[in-house]
Amino acid sequence: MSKAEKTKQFIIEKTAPIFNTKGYSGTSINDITTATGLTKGSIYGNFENKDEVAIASFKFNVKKLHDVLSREIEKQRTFKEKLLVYPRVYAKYPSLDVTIGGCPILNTAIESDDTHPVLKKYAERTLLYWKDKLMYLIDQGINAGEFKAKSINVENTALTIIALIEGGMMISKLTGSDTDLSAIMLSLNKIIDDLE
Amino acid sequence: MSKAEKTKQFIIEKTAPIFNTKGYSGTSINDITTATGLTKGSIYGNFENKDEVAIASFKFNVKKLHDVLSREIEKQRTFKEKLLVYPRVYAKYPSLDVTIGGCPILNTAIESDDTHPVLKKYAERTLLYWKDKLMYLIDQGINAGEFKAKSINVENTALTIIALIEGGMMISKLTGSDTDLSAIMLSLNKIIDDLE
DNA sequence: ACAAAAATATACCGATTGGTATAATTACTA
DNA sequence: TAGTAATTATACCAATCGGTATATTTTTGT
Repeated sequence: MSKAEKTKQFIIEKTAPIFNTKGYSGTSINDITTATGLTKGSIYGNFENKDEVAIASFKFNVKKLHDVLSREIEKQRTFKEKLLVYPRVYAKYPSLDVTIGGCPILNTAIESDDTHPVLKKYAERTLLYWKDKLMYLIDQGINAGEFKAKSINVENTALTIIALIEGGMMISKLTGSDTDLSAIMLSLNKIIDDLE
Repeated sequence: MSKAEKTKQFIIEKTAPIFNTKGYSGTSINDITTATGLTKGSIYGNFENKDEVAIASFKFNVKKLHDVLSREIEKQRTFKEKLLVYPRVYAKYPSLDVTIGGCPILNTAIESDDTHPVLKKYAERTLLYWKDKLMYLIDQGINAGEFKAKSINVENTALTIIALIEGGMMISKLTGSDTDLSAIMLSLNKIIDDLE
């Protein structure tokens, strides 16, 4: 890894939490320089513009979250246990300090959907990837005979799981109550249980 | 209504959709003047500062949404029917043009939770008001003998309903698919059905 | 209709925005 | 180790930010 690539990575690590808390238009280049201790010249020497830093930061935050989840999912043997990783991990999200500032998909989606088509596209792609992964787990669970509930709508279930998690994240961040999120994750548990 | 109060209302009407789409830090005073056709002097003659316009806009958006919902809820006779208003109304939210830019609570919550404590407080208050209303409807439904499911956790159910709606709003705005939202509202229907 | 008061427009303020040209420095390779 | 290339720092740019003082216009009550 060359020096430039190292500082590039350093900039992303320091900047990613800022974009995730203050948002795209709320984060200034000055925020980036003070967080890294570098100067504008160094930032613009490694990135084309603010957009590129924001995109790299978004990817960094998503990867961090993805790593935690997929590592935990791999540990589980049954597909039901794999699905149950989501409510378990997200219930303790606030104390997990994976991505400071909440869910990057949610944050980026809300800010960019009417204003920043490029960031929106990245958020949308990540969401679709997540949905596909959930549908895969449900499908595999059905194939394995774990889920027997008649007339399971796989896509519908995947979307519902995501909606519950993201809605729960919003509520708990707004009220400052971790128990709100745990309560909602209890409902998610029930939905997964009902697949049997 | 005095002239000043009229223009004040006019400013809010024209500005509320902008704040709901571009967000607080994404909306400039210049956006407000061009949307209203007025000048800075007129804006600052009617409002103390940008914050006041944002707060008034938020209240306006919430009231508009609240009016649509409560008018529909009043029409229903049973408490189950009253609860079912939520999935029905939100399923066609995109074509409803109540609040352009999506749910004001969601938008304001996500942007302000780490950056703007005043706006955050307004969003939080609105959310708690909504939760209380849902809990009231569920409690009344239990008292009326409509909901008999054993061990209904009222607060938990109310939070789950909100999470599903808000998460669904985020997803459908991001993917641009109205059917995603309808699908999730189907799950909400089921949750309300299961209260029986 | 007129005078006082209120509302709106104009012109400006310093600070900050994203971005760039260039100089100084550091890292890499021969 | 010397020289070149890549990286970082400095100094600046025009544009825009939220906000204000003041002049002008328009309401409003008599």
